[in-house]
Amino acid sequence: METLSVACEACPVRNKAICAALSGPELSGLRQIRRHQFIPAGQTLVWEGDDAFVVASVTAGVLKLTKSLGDGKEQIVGLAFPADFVGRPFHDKTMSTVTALTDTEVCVFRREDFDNFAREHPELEHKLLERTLAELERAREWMTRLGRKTASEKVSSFVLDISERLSAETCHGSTVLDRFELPFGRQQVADILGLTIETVSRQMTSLKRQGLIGLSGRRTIQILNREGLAKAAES
Amino acid sequence: METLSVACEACPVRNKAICAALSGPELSGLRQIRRHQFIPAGQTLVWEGDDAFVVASVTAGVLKLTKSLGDGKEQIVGLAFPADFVGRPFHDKTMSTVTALTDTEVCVFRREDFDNFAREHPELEHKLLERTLAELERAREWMTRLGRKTASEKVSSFVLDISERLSAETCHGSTVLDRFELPFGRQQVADILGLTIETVSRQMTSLKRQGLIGLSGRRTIQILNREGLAKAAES
DNA sequence: GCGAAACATTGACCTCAATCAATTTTGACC
DNA sequence: GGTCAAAATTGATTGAGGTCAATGTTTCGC
Repeated sequence: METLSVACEACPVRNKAICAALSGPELSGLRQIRRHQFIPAGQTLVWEGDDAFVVASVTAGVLKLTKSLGDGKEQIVGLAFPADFVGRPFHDKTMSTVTALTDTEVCVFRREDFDNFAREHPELEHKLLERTLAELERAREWMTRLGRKTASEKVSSFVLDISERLSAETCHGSTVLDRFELPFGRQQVADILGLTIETVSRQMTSLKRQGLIGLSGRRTIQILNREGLAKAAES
Repeated sequence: METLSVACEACPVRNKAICAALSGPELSGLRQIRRHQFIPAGQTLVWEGDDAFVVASVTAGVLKLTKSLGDGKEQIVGLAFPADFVGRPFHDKTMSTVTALTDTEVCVFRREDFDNFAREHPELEHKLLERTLAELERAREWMTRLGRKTASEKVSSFVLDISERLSAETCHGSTVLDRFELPFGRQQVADILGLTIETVSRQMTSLKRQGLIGLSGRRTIQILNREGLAKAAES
């Protein structure tokens, strides 16, 4: 629970996160209720079902949002990259667990403080609304993937999707990276796609054999034929 | 495209929809840009991929939000009941098709008009934000169902879920109905759960044989053992 | 570098749900 | 009530992906 003291002005997501809605005096109001915090990989920020004490804005790293079923199985229901917002304001229960996949830095707020502040700053709420609408859209896209795609289609579309999100993150402008490192292992890919680790592995190998992707090490993927991969992701 | 002229004051969802945030003069401002519209069952309000010209608040009936895959298959990614909001404000593309399942009445706004009005009425945006956050939560719940549940678990949890939403709709307060009529046929249940129509049918029959539910006619379901059904929905 | 543990891949087999193919039921209309 | 088309059910079979088990690879601590 190390608290860092980074100035908002120097924040890597200053212009993308919801706080971009604020300037000058308003920003320092927000700063007074936030706590900049480092979360090491693997550590959990909030637990499913707990009272929702905090919300947060991600400034570095990647987190996963999960829901667990009765048995041991879990489903990843969302990923949070830098500038994304996690937690549910204006509501007292957290319905998913938030865990750092990589070493992560977040701007944490007591939920109550955040709620009060947000109610007084419509511009902030507006940013949050836009972000939430976008996230809802993404969740629905994800639903079609889970509901109607084959294992091979799931893995193909996942590789494309994650390449885009990682590229956006690393701020290479609109350039989409063709070679990147996954911020998670096979089991987590499986939990994202609603598959088993073995099936993910088999499909990855299959895409590699088809010459669509290259694999090196555990977590590095190279897209060799983006168009072909897009085709594999749809039909 | 029949335009009805119902006063907001008499609106059945006056106190639940986003317009509950407004009163008096503000409400009449909103009324000037809305169009109350009847949509017969089966008709589509907006098409996936189209420019998003309209957003709407549902006042009666049920709509589905769908996404279609490359082949004929479609996935239902959301349902909209009275007081729910459909469409994506502040964004110029609609990413899912909205279709009436039953005869429906909606309060339609030109998206641009709505956007402008909302920006000037933080209370309205706040209501919309809360609603969107709730919908996101629901979508994520739905994702776990799609990703990690067996056919039998899917159907059981679906029956429970829909009984709750229909009960809320019919305004029996907190009473959850044990006998209700589905607003859709088997194919649509299949599209919600990411299954085939045959599998849905078999699972329904199975739940009936286990004495958990009763079926009469095509669309009427009676929950005979809610607790047992909840158990079937989880393990 | 070496060894161990965690992670990933591969193979053999099995199961659940999809597919293909008839019936049967339902409800709308005459 | 009888007729018909649409919808739902039921049955037989297939196949994609899960499960179980063994092997291979990477990474990390020493």
